[in-house]
Amino acid sequence: MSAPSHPHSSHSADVQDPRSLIAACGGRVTRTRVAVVETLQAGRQPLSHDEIGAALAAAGVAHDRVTLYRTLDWLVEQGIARRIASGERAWRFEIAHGEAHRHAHFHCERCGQVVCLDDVPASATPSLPAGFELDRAELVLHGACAECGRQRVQDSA
Amino acid sequence: MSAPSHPHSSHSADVQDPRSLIAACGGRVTRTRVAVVETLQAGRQPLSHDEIGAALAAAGVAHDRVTLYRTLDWLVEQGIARRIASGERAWRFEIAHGEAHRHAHFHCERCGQVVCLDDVPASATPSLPAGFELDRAELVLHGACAECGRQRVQDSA
DNA sequence: TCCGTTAATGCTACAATGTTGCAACAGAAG
DNA sequence: CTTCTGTTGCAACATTGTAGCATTAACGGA
Repeated sequence: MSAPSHPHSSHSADVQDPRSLIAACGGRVTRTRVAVVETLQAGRQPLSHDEIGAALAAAGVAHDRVTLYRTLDWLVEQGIARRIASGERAWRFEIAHGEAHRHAHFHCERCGQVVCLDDVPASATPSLPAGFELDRAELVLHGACAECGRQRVQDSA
Repeated sequence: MSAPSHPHSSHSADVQDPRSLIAACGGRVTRTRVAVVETLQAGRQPLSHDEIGAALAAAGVAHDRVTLYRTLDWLVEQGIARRIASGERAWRFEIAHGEAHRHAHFHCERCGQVVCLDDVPASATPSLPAGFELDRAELVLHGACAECGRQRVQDSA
């Protein structure tokens, strides 16, 4: 598949060695974990379980469905990956680039794709009712992406 | 029996007759639909399928699981209800109070409850990449609600 | 009030996504 | 190389949501 070289994208700017990332968390460096981190780093958008599984298979990394679930859970727990509720039923995952780099996401309701909006902060720290403690905010915009929007215009023409 | 047709009032002020709401959409007024709308109107927070089903059962309204799914889909389609991705796997539903009344939601990660933040607008209409068309925005804050936050303090004490 | 039409319902079966328990394997340290 | 234990793989299950189709009942008209 594609090489992780996208100089304009903030995503690929700080690609760290998966092995170091994993070892730094005190976890064992296994085939699956390395491959999943590499896949997430290479993907410029949040990926679903299915997509990650397909990437592993394509890379020749044998794996079980459950292992993938557990691997992703672990990566999220360690703060290496981040889990996103895309608006569909399945979770999507992306590499975490530090707290400062939280951003909103756009979900295309035609093609189902989710893209990162690196420039849009996830929240404006709104005021909460007394006693509520904010952990994190998730902002998801829904609509049609550029590709699908174009198709729609053509459809109605 | 006729309710005002274009409400712009606040949350508690515009509880409309479920039968009128349903009939106004050209749908048949059935037990299930009426009971679901009443349940949503009575609940001050977005409710899950399960919770709505339990409410129907408690009210003595027999229903099938599939019927409930279809009823809710229909209500969302008609703009009577709104579907919310709570951050868990299941959808939640609330009565729609007009476009102007869109608001953010808070998801408590301890008790799983979702509460409406009526004062927090769903989005500040952020700038999208060229060609993207925004349909709607969903802002979900995650953390601990007042009740659970209190418990946590007691836990560690 | 009764009747016919057809939107809604209820059932069964199925699909998609995620979880649990446990035996077997393999990464890392000695 | 051996040991210890974190990970994996498998099978079975749980939850959430859909599809197809025969039956029921809402509602307008006779």
